Amino acid sequence: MSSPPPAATPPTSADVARLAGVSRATVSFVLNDTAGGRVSEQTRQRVRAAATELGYVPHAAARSLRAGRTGVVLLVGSSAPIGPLFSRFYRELQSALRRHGYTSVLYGPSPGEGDEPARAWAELRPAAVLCLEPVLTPAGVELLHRSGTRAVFTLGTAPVAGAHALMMDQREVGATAGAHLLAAGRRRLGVVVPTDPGLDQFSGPRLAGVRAAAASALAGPVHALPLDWTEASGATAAERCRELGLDGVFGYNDEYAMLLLRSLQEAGLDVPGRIALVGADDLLLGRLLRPRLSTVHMTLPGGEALAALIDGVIADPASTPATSNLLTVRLIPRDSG
Amino acid sequence: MSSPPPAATPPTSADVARLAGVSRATVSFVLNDTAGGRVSEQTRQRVRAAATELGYVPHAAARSLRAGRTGVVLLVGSSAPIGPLFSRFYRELQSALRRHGYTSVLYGPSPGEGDEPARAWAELRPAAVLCLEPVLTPAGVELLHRSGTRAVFTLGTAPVAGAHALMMDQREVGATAGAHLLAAGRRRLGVVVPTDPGLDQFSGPRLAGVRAAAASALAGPVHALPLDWTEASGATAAERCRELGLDGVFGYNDEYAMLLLRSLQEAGLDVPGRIALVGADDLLLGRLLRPRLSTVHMTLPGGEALAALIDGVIADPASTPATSNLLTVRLIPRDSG
DNA sequence: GTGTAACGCTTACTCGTGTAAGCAGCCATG
DNA sequence: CATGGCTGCTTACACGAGTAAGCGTTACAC
Repeated sequence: MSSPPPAATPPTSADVARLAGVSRATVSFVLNDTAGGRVSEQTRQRVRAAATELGYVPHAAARSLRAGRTGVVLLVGSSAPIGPLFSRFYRELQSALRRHGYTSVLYGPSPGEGDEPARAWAELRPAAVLCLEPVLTPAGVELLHRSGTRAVFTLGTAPVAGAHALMMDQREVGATAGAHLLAAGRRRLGVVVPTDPGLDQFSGPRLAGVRAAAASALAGPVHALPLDWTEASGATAAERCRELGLDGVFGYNDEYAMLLLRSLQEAGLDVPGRIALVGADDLLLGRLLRPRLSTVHMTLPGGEALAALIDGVIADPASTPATSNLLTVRLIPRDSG
Repeated sequence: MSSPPPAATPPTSADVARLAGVSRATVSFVLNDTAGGRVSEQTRQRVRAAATELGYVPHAAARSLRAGRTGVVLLVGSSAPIGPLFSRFYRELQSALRRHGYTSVLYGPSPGEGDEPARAWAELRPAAVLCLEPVLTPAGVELLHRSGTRAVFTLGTAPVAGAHALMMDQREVGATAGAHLLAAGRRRLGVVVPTDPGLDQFSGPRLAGVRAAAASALAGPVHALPLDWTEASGATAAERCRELGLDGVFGYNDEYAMLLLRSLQEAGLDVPGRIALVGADDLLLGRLLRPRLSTVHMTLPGGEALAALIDGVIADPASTPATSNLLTVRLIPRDSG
């Protein structure tokens, strides 16, 4: 193009200083509005002009090396095919962190064992780590803290020693659905358990929640209904419902419930006449079904609130790790059970 | 705990050197297996022991400052409520980049105007930028290149001068659906246009694609059917279909199509008898409807392939920007039209 | 015995930035 | 006229790591 040879090396503040005829320190003072150095208006303008002329952009790594802090918040996980509720929350969180001056860095599922993932994360010297998968060990938390991470959070899974726990208690989801089915007089319960490995951390606790509800109502055993995300698997599950004589099923979520609903209908099992079915997530899609799908509605706090919490802990890391519950659930009865 | 005072400052390679009784250079040679320096086995072990004892973790910022490269791939965008197809692709891409040794950094929608977003991105000195939203200007690309970014890609949107374009031609999606409806003899066509602002970049081209197909088939005007993600809006859209006398509708995607399908049925408009309906995404959910939803199936390359491409351009930035098409589409006829 | 090569490690500089401390020049005050 | 303070800028060091070049010791060959 019209530009000089593609600028083998990007311009530095030294280049700006040279062009403006001042020292590098002055450049830094001007571009950061530092109160310490008093610079005449005339010089400021020369520096700014030089900076824009060269297309100067500060080097974040150098800056944070000098500063000793990074403003990076590391988000670990998100490998699961999560629902719209959670992915919206996740996006909101990222935006909110940006507004607080942090940069979100994503790490997919980490390969190593034990401390190894934590070690990789620590290389970035993040201000905070927010771990969405159950891969964090107490030793890992310790390692992060020793390498300067000011806040470590786990999200959704069991608490880990030394880390703040943001619980999204999935047992509660199952318990709510189970209680509803039991209150409607259903006694032979089943629970859909997706085989997708990324969903283990949700499906296990949801099943446990239903079982807890059944136990306290002195109902019989609660059957797990494994389900792939295929029509064939749905048919199998429906057949299993018939064999077991189930009269109430928690469908894991609205989508899986929808798959099972269709399969039950194909198998001639009336919903809710013969089997009551409850989903979760309160998707619009569930309202479009016939019968309309009863569901467990979940509410998460706004991403902004969580970002503020993280910011607070970063500012004052001395605070002792707390466990807080993010998820509030309530059942929305419709026509399916 | 048992650890010393919470380590005001994380251990550096100098601390390791001190503990092992060697110079800092030796530590670096040992921990990086650098061929340049030959170190006795005995010393290597002392260094390694010291490093693990202190819980030493290298400082990524310092390292990349020295190296002049960062291994960061910046992903810009993802603010839209994207479908499962794309979000799976996105996760795969992140994993694949990790396997290639890169770190994904997410930037949400950027606030500024003109060059401003690009300037913020450039601070990280990313090896590559992959921009998923139409916010990149040619000047922004230039700025990124001048600040050392070796590869700039746009994904899904229109090409930008100087950047590699990975097209996901949404017009093609609309054109395929439109051609199918026209081939089935439908002549008064409508297209669902979600009002969600994040979906503009998809819905516009899809509508245009249907219009192009209609034009080349000499059919009449194609009507846009704005649709919120609510049942009320669905009812309105169905009413509009009746008023306009439409006989074929492209539902934007399977989910919106599903909403419209229900609304049409409630309004007594038979599908496909009176109105043919086509979705997109080939979700399992569409197969569960009655009538089964015809749909536009889309295929994206594996995330691994794209990661390899990005890696290649980073290795050889001299290659001239190319435009390549990621998306292949085909229509899957089922029962809805 | 001396030259030379290999070994094993250290010294010293570099990356780009922030900032404390210092240093001229000017004005005012005693 | 000397002292002191203010203004406006510079000098110098630090952050944590990588690495080319250097340097002392030992070993071997001639």
